[in-house]
Amino acid sequence: MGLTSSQAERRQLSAAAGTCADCEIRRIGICGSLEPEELERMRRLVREVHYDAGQSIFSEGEPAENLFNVVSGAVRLIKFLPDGRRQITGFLFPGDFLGIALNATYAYSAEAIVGSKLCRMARRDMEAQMISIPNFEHRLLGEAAHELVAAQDQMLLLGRKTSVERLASFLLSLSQRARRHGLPDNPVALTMSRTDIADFLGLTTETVSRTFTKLRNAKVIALEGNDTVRLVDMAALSGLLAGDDSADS
Amino acid sequence: MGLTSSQAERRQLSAAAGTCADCEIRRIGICGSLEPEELERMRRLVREVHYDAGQSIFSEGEPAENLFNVVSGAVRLIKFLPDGRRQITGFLFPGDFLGIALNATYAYSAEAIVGSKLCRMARRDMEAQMISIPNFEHRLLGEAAHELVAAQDQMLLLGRKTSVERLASFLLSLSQRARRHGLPDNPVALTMSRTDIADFLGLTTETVSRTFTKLRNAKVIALEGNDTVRLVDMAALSGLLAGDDSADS
DNA sequence: CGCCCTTTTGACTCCACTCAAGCGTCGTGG
DNA sequence: CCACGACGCTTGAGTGGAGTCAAAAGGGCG
Repeated sequence: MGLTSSQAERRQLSAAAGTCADCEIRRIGICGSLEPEELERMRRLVREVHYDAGQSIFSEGEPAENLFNVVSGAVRLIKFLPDGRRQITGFLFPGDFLGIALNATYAYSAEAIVGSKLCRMARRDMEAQMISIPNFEHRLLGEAAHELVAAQDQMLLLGRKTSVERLASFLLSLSQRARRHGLPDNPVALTMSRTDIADFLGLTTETVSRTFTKLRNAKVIALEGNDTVRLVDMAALSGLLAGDDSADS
Repeated sequence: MGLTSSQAERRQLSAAAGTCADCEIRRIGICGSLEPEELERMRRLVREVHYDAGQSIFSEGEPAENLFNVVSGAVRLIKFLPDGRRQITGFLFPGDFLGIALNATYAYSAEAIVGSKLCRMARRDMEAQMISIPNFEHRLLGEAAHELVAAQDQMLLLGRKTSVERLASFLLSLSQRARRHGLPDNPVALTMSRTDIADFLGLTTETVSRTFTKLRNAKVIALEGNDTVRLVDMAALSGLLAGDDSADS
C-alpha cells in the first residue's frame, strides 16, 4: 500500500487515534523505538479507547484479540480464585504495555482503576507489523524481560517478606517508578485503594491499614490524605526492605 | 573467518559442544526453531559445561555474560534476602532456557540441584546472532511470555493460596510438565529437597512435610520414597487447587 | 554397622486474618 | 448550607494457620 497521505487524510486518521507522533507517552512507551514511517503505518492500526473507573478491559480466559498501551489513568491486572480470592499481579501506568503474553487467551483480567485512556490494536495486525518492524519485537522482548524481573521481585515479596517489608517495598517502588517517569517522587500518589494494595501485597485491607499506621507512628512516612504518602525517613524505609537487593529495576 | 569446515574441524567442534543437530533436547529446546545452517553457526558459539549438585552457576548481581540451555539435570533460580531468607522463583529442567532477562546483571542466582549439563553461550555472541536470525528472537519472546504467565500463577499461589493448595498446585504442575516432556506423569519424581520446595512455595520445610503427610493421610497421594509421589486421587487433588483457573500453561 | 543429613513429628508461639464496630470523607439531596 | 447516607479507611478483640524451636525417625553412603 504505497500511498502519500494528504492533509485531509491526516486529519481523519488523527481523529481515530490522536497523532502518534505527538502522543503524550510516546517517549516512554513502546512506540518510542519506531521510525516516523513505521509510526505512520502503526497509527492506522490503533484506536484510542476510554474506560471508566472500575470498568473491565478484558477478563482472564477470553480470546486475546487486542493489545493495549496505557495512555492515561491506571490499570490493575488481576488473577482470581473461584471463591473470590484476588491477587493483583501488577499495576500499569501511562506508557506501560498491556498484553505481552502471546497466548490464545488472556492469562489474567485487566480493569481500569480510575478513568483511563488506552491505545488499542488488534493482535493480528500487530503480529503482521512485527514481521516488518523487527525492532519492535526486540523492544517487546526487552519489555518482557523487565516484567519478568519485576515478577521475580514480587515472588520474593509474597513468599518471604513481612507485612512491613511488603508495604515499604511497595511505597519505594511506586516512588521510583514516578521518578523514572519524570514525576514527583516524594509525596507518593496512591492511585489505588487499600483493598487493591492488599491484593497486590498478599495481605488483607486491615493489615495494610495497620501497617500504614505502624509506619506513620514510627515517623517513617506521613499520610497526607488517604492517597498521598510522604516518605519522611528514606533511610529507615530502605532499611525496612530487609535490605533487599533492591535497585528495583 | 570465512571457512569451510573439514572433517577434522568438525570433530574438534563436536568435542566442544557435542553436536547440536542431534542434541537430546533440541526438539523441546529453543534451538528447535533453527535451520541447519543456523544451527551450525550457533554450534561454534556454545560450549557444554557441567555443574555438580549444589554448585552455583551464577549469582544475582554478577554481570550477565552468559546464557544457558539446560541439557540434563535440574536447576533452581533463587532470590535471597540479606538475612538468608530464600525465595526460589523457578525450577529448570532439560530444554529450559536460562538467562532471558537481558539486563546488565543477573537478577537472580542459579544453582544446579543435581549434577547437570548446560549448554553455555556468551551473551555478546548471542545478541549478534539474534540480529541475523530473527526467528530466534521471536522464539525467545514466546519463551518469555510463557514464563511471565507462570510467574503470575506463582504470584497467585504465594499471595493467596493455603499450604495444601500450594502443594497440590505444585505436584500437579510437576506432573504436567513431565507429561509435556514425554516423561511418565504419574509417579511424579521430585528432583528437589523439601527445603527447595518450601522456598519455592513460600513455606517452611516443616510445613511442607506436614502438608505431604496431610495429603497422604487423606489418600490423595502416596509417598514412594522421599522423592517419588504417586498421585492417587487426581480428582481430589484438582479440587484442592481451590479450583484454580489452572490449565497450568 | 554406624554416622550424617534429610525428613518427620511434636509442642508452643506469633503474625496476620477474621469478625465487628467506629470514624472520616465525599457526594447528594433537601 | 447543612443533614444524611454510602463507602472506604481505621481500630479493636479474639482466632488460627503457619512459623519456630526441638527432638526423634528414617535413609543413604562410606
